[in-house]
Amino acid sequence: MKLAEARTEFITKWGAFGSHWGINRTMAQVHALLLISADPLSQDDIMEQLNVSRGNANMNIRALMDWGLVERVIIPGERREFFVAEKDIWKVATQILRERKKREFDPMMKTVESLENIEGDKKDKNHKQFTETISSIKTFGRQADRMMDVMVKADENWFIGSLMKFFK
Amino acid sequence: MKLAEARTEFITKWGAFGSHWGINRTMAQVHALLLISADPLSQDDIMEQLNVSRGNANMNIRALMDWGLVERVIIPGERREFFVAEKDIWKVATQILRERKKREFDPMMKTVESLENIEGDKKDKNHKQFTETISSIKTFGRQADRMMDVMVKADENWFIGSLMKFFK
DNA sequence: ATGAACTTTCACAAAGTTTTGAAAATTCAG
DNA sequence: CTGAATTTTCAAAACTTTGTGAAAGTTCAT
Repeated sequence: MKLAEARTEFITKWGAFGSHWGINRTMAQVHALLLISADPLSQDDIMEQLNVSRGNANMNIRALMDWGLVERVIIPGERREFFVAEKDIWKVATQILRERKKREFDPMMKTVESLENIEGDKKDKNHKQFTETISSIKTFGRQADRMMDVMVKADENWFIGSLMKFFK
Repeated sequence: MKLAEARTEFITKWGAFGSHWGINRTMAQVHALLLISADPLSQDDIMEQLNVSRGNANMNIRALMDWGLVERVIIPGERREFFVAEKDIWKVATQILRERKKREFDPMMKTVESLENIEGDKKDKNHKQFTETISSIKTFGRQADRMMDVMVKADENWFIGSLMKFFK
């Protein structure tokens, strides 16, 4: 397989994969393109290589910077802005975990906590089921929370190394 | 806060949360409703409590069964089918992990593996960057794969217990 | 075998999301 | 300053996903 072909395939598949992960298709494709590009790319490079409009490219580059997956670099003598992706996959994964925890998980846990104490007949079976469900989600959430923290703070070798030895 | 109110809030929020997780809004709402219901519910109960159409309810109950999160139960003397959700949150989480791994992660890794060997000038910097990216995704993927396997196979107390002691 | 009860399907409608491209805003060299 | 290069915004269009409800299909007690 030729490089050009392989690059296209990777970009397409990473795009589809990303769309399952709270990252939209174009955003994931821009990310894929930057991951496999040795040099920083300008917005026009990205538009051209992915065949997307100016607005779309701009929006998604911005979103990738918000997620902390892409950085702006300044090339001396160049007026335009260039972009590079973080290439260390462990960092990419923990960064995504961190963001999604903040955006989705933490708010959900806040809601769950706010639903812990409800009035009414504690003998009613639906009342009982409700409080049991809420409290088990809360317990599970606390554990997941700690686990995510550990992962996000650990560096790759320490974390995976220890975990794998442990679970061998 | 009253039970009815709290139930509605929980269903709404779980619905929004689920939609970030490859589970659509109605599907997550049906799941939420079943999680907090002490008794099995019929399709009509679900339609009524969530204000959704027959077709929609049917489709999403079916999808939840596909995901292994909901089961059909037969109530003696009743013609209709009833449904219950798995209430153990750890089982719910590992089941979702298992399904998403199968549907999204495994195919992505297969693609990555197929892109490992490409022709061309190994000195070209984009060629080099491409193979490096692919190989680091592959390495990361193998580790993630083993980790998911351990989680999915472990039972809650063993897994969380050990992990937490370990990382204390 | 019949038909009432119940479940499934599917074409179309509604809702939601993403993309476009042109116009407005900003930046910067001269 | 000025104006060319570049970036940002945003309303409308295209596309995608989800939901509806009526009709078709199935099941089962009689």
